[in-house]
Amino acid sequence: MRASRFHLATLKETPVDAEIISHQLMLRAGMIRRHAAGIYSWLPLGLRILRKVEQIIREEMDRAGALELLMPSFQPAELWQESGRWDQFGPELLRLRDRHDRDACIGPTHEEIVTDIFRREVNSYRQLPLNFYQIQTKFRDEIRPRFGVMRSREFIMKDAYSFDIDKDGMQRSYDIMDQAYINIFDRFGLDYRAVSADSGAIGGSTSQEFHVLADSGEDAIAFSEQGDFAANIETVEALPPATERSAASAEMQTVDTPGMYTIEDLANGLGVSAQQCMKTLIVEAEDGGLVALVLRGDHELNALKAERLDGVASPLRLAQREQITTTLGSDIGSIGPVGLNLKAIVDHSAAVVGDFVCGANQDDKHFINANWGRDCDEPVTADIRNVIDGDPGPGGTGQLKILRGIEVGHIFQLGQKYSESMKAAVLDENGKGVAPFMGCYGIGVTRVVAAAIEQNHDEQGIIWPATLAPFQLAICPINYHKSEAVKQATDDLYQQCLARGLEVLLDDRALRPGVIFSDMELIGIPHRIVLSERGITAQQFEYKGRSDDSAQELPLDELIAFVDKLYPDQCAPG
RNA sequence: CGGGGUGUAGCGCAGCCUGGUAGCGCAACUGCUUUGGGAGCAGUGGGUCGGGAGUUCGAAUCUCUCCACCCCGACCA
Repeated sequence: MRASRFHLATLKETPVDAEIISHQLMLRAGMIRRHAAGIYSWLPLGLRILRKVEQIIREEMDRAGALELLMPSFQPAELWQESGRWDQFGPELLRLRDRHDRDACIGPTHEEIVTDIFRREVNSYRQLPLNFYQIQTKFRDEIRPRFGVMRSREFIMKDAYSFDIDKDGMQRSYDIMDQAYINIFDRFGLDYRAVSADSGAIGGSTSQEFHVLADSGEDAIAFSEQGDFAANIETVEALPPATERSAASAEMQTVDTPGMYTIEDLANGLGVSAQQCMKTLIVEAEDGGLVALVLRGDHELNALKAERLDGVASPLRLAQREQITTTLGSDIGSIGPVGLNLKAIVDHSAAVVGDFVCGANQDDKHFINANWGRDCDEPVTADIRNVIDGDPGPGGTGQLKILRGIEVGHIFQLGQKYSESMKAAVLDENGKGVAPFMGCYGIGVTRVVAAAIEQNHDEQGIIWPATLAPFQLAICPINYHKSEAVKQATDDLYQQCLARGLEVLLDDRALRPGVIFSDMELIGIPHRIVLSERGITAQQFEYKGRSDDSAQELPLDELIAFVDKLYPDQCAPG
């Protein structure tokens, strides 16, 4: 590709509303453009990368025996009513009506459609196992789309659905997909982890997420430093502390704490540690009332654990501020378990703190030296917090380490949830109708692109892993339009690259070298060759890998051999 | 949906408080010079100042009202 004929749309300045680095670089490199909240076009450069991701996925899915098909975005409501999800799904499901007033939605996922296909097409256990997949546009009307393509409303997903006659078969299909995912993520060249996870709204039991590790990731993953345990933090049990509660050493006192509303304010204001403070969160109860959840100040609430507790509304909802002030008589920021007129559930580790600081249920006042059992009832305890760095691993052995990740893949065992509700049965060997066991397997294709950048960039721009790069090699002539020698050498190299099937970008724009270099670095092409009058005279060319510290000068007559070595598989002689 | 904020040229911004009909840098276009790390000079084009209403002789500026977008608020690929 000649740069002069390509739409290189790089931006020198960073658009202000791009928050994270991948979003900024995607805009600056001219990969994507935004039309509305969470709605993006992929420009030619971005699309090349997207296609690389898709192609790797496609090859590995095919290799794993899955069959590609294509399902519609527009989906009739009837199918969703059959599965029961028309009512279950929240406003994330974009619903609409056609001109005949028929209800429909834009598909956020395709269990209903694929199950409908299956029940029409497949009748016998002999046709199983079966795995259908597609790479297709999804729409989820997110409350708050952000981070560009990382969390957009319209996005591309690879979704696969397996069908088996029994549980063992489902497990086998799941294991095959697990391996296929490992192959896929290996080929992306990204640092990732497979972790066990909660299965969320899709339903089902066993489930595993694939996370690309990046500090900016929205998810926290807990690893065991010994052994191979890895799980999304939301699923990891926080073991009750082995230590006894520390004894009370002083009488409880009320102190004035004007303007101190957060644990941080309180800890700084009173000169105590966050561990010594109680964080009291008020959430909605199942019966419409309120429940208090009490945590140690340095811990965070785990919503999944909390919403499973008896009496707590599921999904978890924090109480409205108004309801708190009218029910409790004090504002958020001054609530505490002592003298609280509500059912309270206390985290195990909060229950062993003695002489703690907590809200006095009176605006701008807190208690110090409060103690469980003395100043209030013995606590009802439960595990309601997220684990933190250094917590004991599962079974109490080893320590947990927390890393941040971007969820780019998720595999589930669905069981018979959809096959039963939608009456998709096949005949087994006894001629009896059986609802097949399903699995579903997703990869956020567009998100993979953003995650790859999030993990691989520097001050100059993107550093693509070789398998995802939009071009494999950049040829940067200096004075292409002025020097006949440079033009000759460049065109010759370009033709040789094309003959080898290399994806090469020849920057033949009449620009100054600095501009060319900056652009090539910004868009992240892995290899760069510079040809100049000076070099040709000295019978040399210059090479620099995208993440190399400096360039090297090499003999010009070895140029083609050198290029062949960059991508040996593609350029093998013969 | 709640809280906070922002809308002025493709991008980044100033002007607004103290009304007088729009400016800077980058980008784009033309010409000349320049050519190994985002060049210089000269010139050109581009904005109903988010929309609407109001106040006023006069509104980017003041008021009201819509709209869009961004950030924070536990949600997924």
